[in-house]
Parts: sequence; structure tokens; C-alpha cells
Amino acid sequence: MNLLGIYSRLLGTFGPQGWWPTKNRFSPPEWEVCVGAVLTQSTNWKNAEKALDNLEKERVLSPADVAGAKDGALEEAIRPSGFYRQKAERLRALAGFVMSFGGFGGFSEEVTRPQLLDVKGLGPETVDSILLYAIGRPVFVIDAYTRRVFTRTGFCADGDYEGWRRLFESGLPEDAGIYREFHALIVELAKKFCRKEPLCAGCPLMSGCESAHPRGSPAPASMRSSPDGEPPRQPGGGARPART
DNA sequence: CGCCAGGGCCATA
DNA sequence: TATGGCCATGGC
Repeated sequence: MNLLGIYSRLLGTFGPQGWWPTKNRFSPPEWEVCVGAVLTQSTNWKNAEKALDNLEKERVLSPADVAGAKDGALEEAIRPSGFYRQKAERLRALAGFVMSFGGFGGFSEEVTRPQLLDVKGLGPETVDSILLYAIGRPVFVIDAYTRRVFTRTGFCADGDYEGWRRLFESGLPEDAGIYREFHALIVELAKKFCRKEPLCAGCPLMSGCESAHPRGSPAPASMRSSPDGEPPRQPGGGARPART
């Protein structure tokens, strides 16, 4: 089963996800995606959304609003998302960076991935989420869910962030719409079935999954070698390598 | 209740 | 290059 096969199987199971979940309340609306990408770093989306609600209440709706927020106001608004001092700093850095392009329009047309990666507090996943979901560039987002799902199935065993990203981008049409939908479907699969403690019963990827256990009980601890629950695996064995 | 979320930075070895 | 500590809150 190739990547497109997995994609269509997930799409058939879960249907279109319609990510990113924005509510058209920021200016521009795409700015909410950028803010959300920072707020959800290692944080439940529910908590990130509380912070977004607070920003709406406080009318901190644009990059300029973030840059001009009074001392401590930003921190208080985003407190529910956790790590709030760090995240306030990261949002200020991102807002200033966007404004250095003369606003979101210039930013979205001209910014490059390496430039975004140079912004302090923005790592590869946050940057790629912004590029894909806010700007519409065809960049595949790799997150912890993606690694877990595709390691467990045996599709890919290792590799750094760029290796994983190349694997997906080289195995799919260069299409931001497909990248968005696929990543969202992977998250849905990871939440419903491929959780930390896997619930394999009914999983749409069970047939062909290397670590599937048919009767639905969680795999025995002896099958899980890493803290993230991946099965033990031989170097170079079985799965497709991340790099060519 | 304790665990842990849609990461990333930094200090250390 | 690769671990480990750190950041912090609220859902479950």
C-alpha cells in the first residue's frame, strides 16, 4: 500500500476534515492559523482554542495588535495554552516578522521556509503548519502523530524531520489540498485508533500494519520498545527507508 | 487523580 | 549528533 492508497483509505473512513479549524475572526483570517500553530505547540488544541477565544475578546486580532499589546496583556490572554511566557515571546517575534514584510499579504507572497525557520521559537512543524495551512504552500507537515502512525505500520522506520518530509512530498502529488487533508486525516487516525495505547479494533489501516493486533486489546508492553509505543525493528529491515 | 497534549530551545557530553 | 531539562495549563 502506497501513500495515496493510505490517504484514500483514511479519506473513505473519516471523510474530509476541513482543517485548519478557523472561525474567521482574526485579520486577516489566516493570521489565526499562524497564532494557533504557535499556541498548540505541545498543547491540546482545546487549550489553544481557549487562548484564541481570549485574544478575540481582547481584540488582539492582527500582527500589529500583537506587537502593540500592552505589557502582560498578551501573556494573560494566552495563559490557558500553557508555556504562556515563551509563547507570548514567540508570537511577538512572529508578528514582527510578518510586519517586516509590510503586512500579511507581503509576508505570504515573499516569505521563504528558511526565513521562517530563523524566527526564534518557530521549529519545522510550526513553520510548515504556517506555510501549508495559512499560506497554502505545498509543504507536508510532519508531527508526532505522523511519526507514530507510519512507524507502527512499518511504512517508515527512522529519519530526521527533513527525511520524513521528503518521503511524503516525493510520494504524493505536489498539492497543498492533498497535504492538508492527509495530515488532518493522520491526526484523526492517531486520536481515534493509533493512540499512545493503540486501539486497533476497527482501525482502517489494520490490514497491512506491521504492529496491528487483531482482537483490539492494546498490544502487550513487550511489543513496545520506545516510550512512544513503536514496535521493535531491525535496522534496514522491512520498511521503506526515509531517504533514497 | 496523574498523565500528557498537533514543539522548540538550550546546556551538556 | 543526541539526549535531557525546561517551559505551564487544563482536559480527561
